[in-house]
Amino acid sequence: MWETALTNPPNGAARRLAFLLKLIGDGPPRFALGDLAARAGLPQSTVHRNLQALIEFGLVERSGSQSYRIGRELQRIASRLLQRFDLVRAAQPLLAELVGNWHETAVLCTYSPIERRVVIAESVCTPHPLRFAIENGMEIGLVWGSLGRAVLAFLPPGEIELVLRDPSVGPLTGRPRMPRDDLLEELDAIREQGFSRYYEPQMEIAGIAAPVFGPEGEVLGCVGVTMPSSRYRNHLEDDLVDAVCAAGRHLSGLAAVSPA
Amino acid sequence: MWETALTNPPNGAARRLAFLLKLIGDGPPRFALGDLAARAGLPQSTVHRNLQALIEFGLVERSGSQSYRIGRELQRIASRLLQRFDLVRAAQPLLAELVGNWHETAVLCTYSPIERRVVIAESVCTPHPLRFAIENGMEIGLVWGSLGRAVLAFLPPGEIELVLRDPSVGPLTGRPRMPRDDLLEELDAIREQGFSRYYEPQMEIAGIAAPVFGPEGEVLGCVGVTMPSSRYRNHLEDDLVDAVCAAGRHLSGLAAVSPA
DNA sequence: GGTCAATTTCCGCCATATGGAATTTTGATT
DNA sequence: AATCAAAATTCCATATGGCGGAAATTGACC
Repeated sequence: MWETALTNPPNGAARRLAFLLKLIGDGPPRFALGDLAARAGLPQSTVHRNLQALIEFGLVERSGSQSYRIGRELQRIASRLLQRFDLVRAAQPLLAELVGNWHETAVLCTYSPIERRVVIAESVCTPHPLRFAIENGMEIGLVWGSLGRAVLAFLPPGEIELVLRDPSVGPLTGRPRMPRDDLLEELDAIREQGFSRYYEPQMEIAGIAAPVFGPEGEVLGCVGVTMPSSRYRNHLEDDLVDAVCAAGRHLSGLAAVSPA
Repeated sequence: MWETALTNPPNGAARRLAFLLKLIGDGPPRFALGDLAARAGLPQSTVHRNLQALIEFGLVERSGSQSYRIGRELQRIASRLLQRFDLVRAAQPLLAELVGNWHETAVLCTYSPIERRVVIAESVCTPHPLRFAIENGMEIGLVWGSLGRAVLAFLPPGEIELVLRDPSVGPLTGRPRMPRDDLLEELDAIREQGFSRYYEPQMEIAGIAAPVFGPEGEVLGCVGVTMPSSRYRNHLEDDLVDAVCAAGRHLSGLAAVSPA
């Protein structure tokens, strides 16, 4: 699962350190030099040298003779950062409330601006037996569905452009890609209304999602509710929209205040 | 508060990046280039160049024209790390329970192996009006008190040695430093018993603390209960010791399992 | 004790980090 | 608008320190 190096490693000591640190943070809690070198696509001696630097600052520690682990300093910094504001923790009661009121799966997604990916950070499942298999860490396409578009619409124009040009964001469902102009119009509507809705009876999935903003207006992710489209029409659409939007605004508000 | 550069900045791009990243993580959520350069004790052009590397990987982002902020990638990694195991969060119910049962202030401390410092990560105050002013982030001396010694005793021998040699860990209270051999003996006893007790009637503070270990036996910090020594004798000592030790073992157990 | 795989050290080459100075951008003030 | 001071950014000559292949070492597993 954590084997191949997808991207070419950067050059320069500083860039490589940042690159390795992210690889380590996204990887398993313990790892061997060889594994990391393979994942990074770098020679072992290079990775070894950089690990020495990370160890010197406590960001990585040795764990036994042939493995490394995430260091206590990194844990400390992570803890400090999330003490200011932890989106996932803040969202949990809101997701629970959405499920409690509407009995449909509620999801929090976070956006990674570097990878330009949206992933599921937390979810609370509907009690209905018919539901989608949702798992934390699952990637959500930026151009399909309510969750992806709730994020995409509020990215800076340049970033939207890059996403649309990216050939890798293709039609996952085998469907032809929506014409570019139609999508741009759709995104305008989402910006205007402040939320995204995805409901086409012939598609099996429907949902409503609202963006979550950070203190400077940057998109942190989105909250939303998803369901099989067969159940969508059972709900009072306006009330559901209001509930989701309120959750999004609430989280944005918390994010704006917390970082002091 | 965040102004002076205490330590000399390291040389080499990799080391400097790690150094800066820690400075950023420990600093305010937004900062200016000049501030960071001053805190780092490095020329602005150097810091600027390194910030470019961090920005490229999303660990830092621009926030307006004259300030930077912590990046969403760093937040993401922090969130990922703490999702595996968040010591502070795991400790909260235990601290509450200790206070509920004993009505004395319960504290969680974390240990930073690089700075060789113990700081208060979380605390729940006693309902008694007579109590110590305790604040998150406060530093605890390693050689004085139950909390510091509960950590110190379980560090690797070499690390203990370094702490004892460190002239900066002096007698904070103005008291003469305990003779080295007496302290080593005390630490032996703490290791033997699995907890530390600090109660000398002539001192004003008393407490009991137990270490918290990570998955490989490294010391993460300690949990403890502190009180004015005047109240210490009101308690059933053995039961209090058992409660604190149970909390320490419980947290160590959680830490051992979670990181899979 | 032997074997193999993984880590760590070594070293000559040269890419790139370095920081002072120059230039540009910003935003405060009138 | 125009002006100015302060902050950020770019530039550049220098040489430090990063680079990775290969050799030496260590540790794991039989």
